[in-house]
Amino acid sequence: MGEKSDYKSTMNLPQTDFPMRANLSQREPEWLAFWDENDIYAKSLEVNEGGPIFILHDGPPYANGHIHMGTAFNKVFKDLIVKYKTMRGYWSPYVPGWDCHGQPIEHQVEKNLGPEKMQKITQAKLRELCRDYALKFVKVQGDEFKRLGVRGDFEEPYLTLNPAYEAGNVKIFKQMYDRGMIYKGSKPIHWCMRCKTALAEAEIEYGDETSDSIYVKFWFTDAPEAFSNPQGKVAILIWTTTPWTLPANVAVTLAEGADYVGVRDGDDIIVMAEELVPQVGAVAGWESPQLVKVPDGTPARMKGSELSGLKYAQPIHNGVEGVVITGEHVDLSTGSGAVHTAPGHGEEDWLVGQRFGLPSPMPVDDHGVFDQGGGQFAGMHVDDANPKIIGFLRDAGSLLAAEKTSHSYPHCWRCKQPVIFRATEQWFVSMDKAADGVRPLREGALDAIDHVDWIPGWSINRIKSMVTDRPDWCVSRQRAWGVPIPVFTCAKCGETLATDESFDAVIHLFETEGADAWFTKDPSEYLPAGVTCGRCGGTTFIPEDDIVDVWWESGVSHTSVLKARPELRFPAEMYLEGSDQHRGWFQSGLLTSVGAYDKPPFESVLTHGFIVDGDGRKMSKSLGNVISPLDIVSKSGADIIRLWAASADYSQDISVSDEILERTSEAYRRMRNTFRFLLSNLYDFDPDRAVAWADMPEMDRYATVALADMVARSTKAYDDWKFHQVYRSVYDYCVTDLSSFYLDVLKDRLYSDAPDSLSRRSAQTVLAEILTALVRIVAPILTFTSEEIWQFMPESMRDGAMSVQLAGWPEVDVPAEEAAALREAYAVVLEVRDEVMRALETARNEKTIGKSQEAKIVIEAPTDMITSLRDRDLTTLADMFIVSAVELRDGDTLTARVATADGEKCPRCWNFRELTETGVCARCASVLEGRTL
RNA sequence: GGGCCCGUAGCUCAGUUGGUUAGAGCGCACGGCUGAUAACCGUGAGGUCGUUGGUUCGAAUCCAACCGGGCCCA
Repeated sequence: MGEKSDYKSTMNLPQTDFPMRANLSQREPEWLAFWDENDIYAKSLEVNEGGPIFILHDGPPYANGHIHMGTAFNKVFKDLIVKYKTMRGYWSPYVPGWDCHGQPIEHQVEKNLGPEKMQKITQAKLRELCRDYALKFVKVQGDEFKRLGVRGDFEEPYLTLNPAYEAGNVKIFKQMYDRGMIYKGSKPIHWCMRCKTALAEAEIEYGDETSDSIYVKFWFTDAPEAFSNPQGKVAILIWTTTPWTLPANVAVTLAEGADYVGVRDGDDIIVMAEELVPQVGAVAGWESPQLVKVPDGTPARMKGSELSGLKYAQPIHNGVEGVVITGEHVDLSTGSGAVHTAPGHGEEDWLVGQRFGLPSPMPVDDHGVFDQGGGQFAGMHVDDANPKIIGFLRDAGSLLAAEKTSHSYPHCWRCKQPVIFRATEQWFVSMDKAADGVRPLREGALDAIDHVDWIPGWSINRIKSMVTDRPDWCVSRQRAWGVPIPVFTCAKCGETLATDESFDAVIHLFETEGADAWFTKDPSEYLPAGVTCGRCGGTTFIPEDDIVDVWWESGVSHTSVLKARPELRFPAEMYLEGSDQHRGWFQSGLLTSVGAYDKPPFESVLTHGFIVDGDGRKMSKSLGNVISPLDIVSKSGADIIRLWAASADYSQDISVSDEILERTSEAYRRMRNTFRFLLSNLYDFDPDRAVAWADMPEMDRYATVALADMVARSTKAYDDWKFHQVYRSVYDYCVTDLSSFYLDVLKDRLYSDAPDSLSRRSAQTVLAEILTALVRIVAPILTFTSEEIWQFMPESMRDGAMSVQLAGWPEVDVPAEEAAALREAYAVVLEVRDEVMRALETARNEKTIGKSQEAKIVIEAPTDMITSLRDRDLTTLADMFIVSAVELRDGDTLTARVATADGEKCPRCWNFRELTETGVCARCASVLEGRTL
């Protein structure tokens, strides 16, 4: 305990209780409680009352299961933007929402119940269970989002199952119905004949099934010229594994560009794709297929497009004709290259049928039994009809070949039986038809797209091509858990009842009692008295069984939320979701908004990529590469997730891996330590004693310029939605500008100069400015840590803000001309400094010196450099290089030479100086003297 | 199979209208300090810019094909 420790006590060493180790997972909940107790969300609005408005409208996640990296990233991202906008002075409310209806919840509830209870349950009871299930996960996810630091109205989120929300669906339906955009049509869906129910894609299990595989000749009624055959008949050959769909056949689809040839079969000619002749020949038992030839001996060929429009005799129904068409879905690897097309029994068939305006006969009832449309097979179950139809074709001479084939086929998840595709009545939103004087939806939507800011820019291509190409929107679903299609059918004549007064009655019903009432009340209880059927005058009405597509439901949030809540408004400034939502919510919001109001619901749409693992692969249980945000929170803390989210370029896929998170944590610690250093050197700083710009040493002015530059860079990056550049800018600033240069150099002044000296106060003035600016810049990202820093800051530096979230945005003003000169001069100084560092390193390796203060540097440099250096005095240069002395000489190239320092090591400040008789250097002597006075 | 997008050091990112030996920070290796200390400072080694062709005096940058990956369709 000699002199050494005595001197130590005379120095201004850093002091702070701000912990070096963050211990985020334990401490973050304390800040959550702090924000909660002080209602910071409400205050974040109050503080900007009357200011500009920025509404980021939350897209509702599905209320099922826990959050994952994708939802965590999305919510953190939104929170970051809302908090930034708030700090910039915007009124920026955030109302989180949840998508509560739909098949996955219903499916899960049904599985939990089991088949027996499911049999007995009423629809009303089932809906109640679904509601409980959804609400449970709203709570779970809400807590998880809050734990990530997300700020918003979690007390009153919007839920698609709220009565007022449900009524919004009807408002839009009414509007679009009135404008002639909604119609009733039919479309094939998966149907289980045993359960007598429609099935969603997620309720289908694929498994191998053995089916009949038959090649059938469809006889042309007007033969193609290249294959004209006076001796016999001409047929187009089709292949199918579902003979029972032949009664519903209306067309044969060919590949437009493929070559079709005629094969002689006895007196007849069979037309098929040229490249499939060998395969078909093998099945049909042709030893060497004889092709129809042209005079020069080559096979006669016709393109699919040339055969298009020809007619053939429908194979089952006498006297009916089918037509040849072309489509992209024709597969030339199996079959005959000619696809039997029954729009009532297949999705692709239906789509191509729509395009060619074909009818969609569907002669099969709920039980899978043919009705009159099945012709001679009427009354027969489709399974029984299969062999009969094959026999019929054989007898008619139309069957070329029949065998059995095993292939992957869809099955019902409940009864495990094979399902069929079957067209049923559905409700559609028309993309291209509307009432007189109303702009068709596709046209209006495409126009609206051009008036929205899509970020990143390429995403406009994506949404545009999707809206351009999409078919009509089928909005009905055959499920229980959702909002009903709000129309009625006349019990007497089957006419649809959908009038303004019926819609208004439903809107009122939903608003007051919720959509559940649809299933428990009789229409006579809520429809206005005197409503009659427009066609037959009937007075009894049956409510529609189907519910609306959940995409419709979430889509109408612009009405049920933006228009309905007083703190929000329509349109929103921004929608922000993953790139899958071009097909989902962005589009359903756009279509329902343009359909009802001729306006998009958003001014800008920001899209981010998907979360993938370190190798760029999607996360999946089977790959075993899933990382849970909840694990990161409990291991490292939410601020690590937030920093990771900010550091990635979201315009492409975003990787997470242990290594990436480890790097992120290191960066976090680095920034945290920078803040700790700033705080610890301001323990005795009084802002009233701050030093004015003109009185500051030059280096402090330069440091202020560097701060101003960082603030400008970061602010621009925020405004450009480039958060990874904010991260970069802040991080590089902490490491390069501060830690390795300014702060390192400042230590001598801060620790050794007199506490209240101008030089020390000047340094502290800059440190305080850095601290108060930097903490605000990182606040939207490191929401917990910035709050912790804020609370450790002396009251006098907090500008009266109880939370950093309410502290506004930093402004650092520097005189432009002087700043430019300083940037230029310090570019040279720093370049020389690099050279000095290399020289010091060499000396260190030679054991000439240890710490840099033991060295004296002789710098040789070309004229322009040396001039710039000479504008600073030598002790300032020595300070900046952290050496004891600097000498400058003119030379050709930049070199730095190291010599051992003159003088002795001052026992107080450890610099090498001439020591005074007090045993310390002159500076320290005067400081010590000052202290005793 | 189609539409949109991505592929620069182990990691995260820069690379302006094509123009000298492709940059930064982290990590790593080595060293210093011991008054930011489970910190801090310094030096250094890492890249056939996914591959292959092409355009050009010149390509990470423009074009084509291919490979790998993602989202959405089929």
